[in-house]
Amino acid sequence: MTNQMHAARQQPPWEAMPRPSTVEDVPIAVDPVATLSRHKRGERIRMRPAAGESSGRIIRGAARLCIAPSLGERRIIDFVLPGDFFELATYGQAFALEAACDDTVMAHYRSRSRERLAEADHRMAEEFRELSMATASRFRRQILILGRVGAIAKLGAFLLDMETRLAQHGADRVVLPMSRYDIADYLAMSVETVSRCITALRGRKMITLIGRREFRVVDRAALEAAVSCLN
Amino acid sequence: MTNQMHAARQQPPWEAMPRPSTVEDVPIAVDPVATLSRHKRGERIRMRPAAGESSGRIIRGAARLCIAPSLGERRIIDFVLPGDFFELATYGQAFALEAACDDTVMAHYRSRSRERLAEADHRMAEEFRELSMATASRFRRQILILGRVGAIAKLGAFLLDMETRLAQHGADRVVLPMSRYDIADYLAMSVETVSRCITALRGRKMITLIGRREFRVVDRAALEAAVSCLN
DNA sequence: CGGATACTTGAGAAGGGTCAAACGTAGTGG
DNA sequence: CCACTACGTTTGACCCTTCTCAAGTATCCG
Repeated sequence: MTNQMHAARQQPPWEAMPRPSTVEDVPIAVDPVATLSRHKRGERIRMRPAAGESSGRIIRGAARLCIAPSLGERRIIDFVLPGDFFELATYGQAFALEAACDDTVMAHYRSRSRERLAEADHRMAEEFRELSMATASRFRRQILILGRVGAIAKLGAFLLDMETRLAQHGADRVVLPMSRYDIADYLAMSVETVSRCITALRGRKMITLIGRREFRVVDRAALEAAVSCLN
Repeated sequence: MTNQMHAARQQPPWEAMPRPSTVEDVPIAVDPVATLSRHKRGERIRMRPAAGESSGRIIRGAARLCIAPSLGERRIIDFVLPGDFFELATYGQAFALEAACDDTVMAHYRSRSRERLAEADHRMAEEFRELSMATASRFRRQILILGRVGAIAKLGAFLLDMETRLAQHGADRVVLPMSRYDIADYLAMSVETVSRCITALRGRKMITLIGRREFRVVDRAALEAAVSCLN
C-alpha cells in the first residue's frame, strides 16, 4: 500500500537521492503527488501548508514529534517511522516535527491532490481512511506503553513496539533510529534509567545488543512477561 | 452541534428517561438516527455492530475505556465524557467501554445513517470530521498528561483537563464523574498517591474541594506552574 | 444499625531521579 | 595521521518520590 502512492516506479525516487551530500531543507519535486525532503538529525521538518501540503509520510530514517520547548522542558510525544502517515491537522501548531537521525526522508502530499485522488478512486479514499486509523492506533499503543508502571515494563513495551513497527521482512534484528535521550523523553524517564534497563534486559538474556543501536529479542516470552508484570 | 443531531426537539430525549429506575442495557429507540442506553456504574456499555451501530456519544455521566483485564491488571486508557464521540473502529476488540458512574447515558448511531447524513449534508460530513479530530486531540492530551513527571504534575494536568472538558457554561465548579481508583488507573499511579496529591494541592491553596467529587481551581497560575514543573 | 465501598493518612521499603565520573565514538582541525 | 573536542552511552553512589502495607475515617445502602 506504500508503493501504491508511487505506483509504476521501478526504483523508489528516494533511492536516487544522493546519500552523503549536504542537506536541502527545500522539498524536491519528484512526483505530481509527492515531494521529498531530506534532513539530518535534529533538523526541523517543515510542512508547507501555504503550498497546500498538509500531510506526509516518512520514507527513511525517523522523525520525532516534539512540543515546543517551553520552560526548558523537551518532550517527545510521538515517533514517526518509515511508512507512518503524518497529518498536520491532527496536531496543533505547538508541535514541531524533527528528524531523529541523519538521512531522514519525508514525502509531502498536497491535500488538494489527495482529495482529488480520493474522489477519483474509492480504493484510495479507503486507504486514506486506514492511514488515519493507523495514526489513532499509534496513539493508543503509546498510551498503553506510557501507562505501564515500572521502568523495565515501559522500556520492554517500547522495544516490542519498535520491533513490530520497524520489522523488515524476515529480519529479526531491529535498528533503533533514535538516541537514548529521545527514548527517555518519549517514555518520560531519565536517560540513566533507560540505559540501566537495557543493561538489565540484556543481563536477563531477553534481548541481545549488536553495537549501540541494534537489538534482537531472544526470549520473547520472558520479555512479554516482564512487560505485563506490574512490578 | 450536539443538538443538531437531535434537531427539532425541544426537550432532549434523555431528559424524558426515568432517572431512578432499573437499568436496561438494551438501547431504546428514540430517534431514527440514534438510540439511547442507560447504565449504572461499572456496567459494560456494548455497541451493537451487528445492528449497524458503530459509533456513539456520551450524553450524561461518563464512560471509561478499559483494556480487557488480563493477568489481573486493570487499565483505563480513556475517559469518554458528555459530548465526546466514540468510534468503535478506533479501538480494537481488546477494549471494553464501561460506565464510570451511575446514570450514564449513551447515544448510539448507526453507521449507515451517518453515512447517509454525511452524503446528504456536507456540513454534517464536516462535523463528523471534526469529531474524529476531537478524538485525536483527546489522545494527544492524554499523552501529554501521562508524559509528565511527578505525581502532582500529572494530577494537576488531569484536573485542568477535566475542568476544560467538563466545563458547564459559566460554572467554575467541576464535578468529577469518576472515582479516585479510576483516576489512579488512568494516570498509572496508586490510589494513595492520588489522594495525597489532592490533599497537597488543597494545602497549597490551588484548588478547593466541595464534598469528595467536586473541586474548583482557585489559583490557576500556581496550578499551571506546578503542572509545568518537571519535579 | 451494620456492612460495604470509597477515601484519607501513616510508616517503611523500593524504585527511579540526580549528581558525578568514566568510556567509546565521531567529527574537527592542526 | 593524530590530538582534541563534543556527544552519546554506561555505571556508581546517594537521596527523594512514590509504592506497598496497614489502619483509620467517611459515606452510602440495605
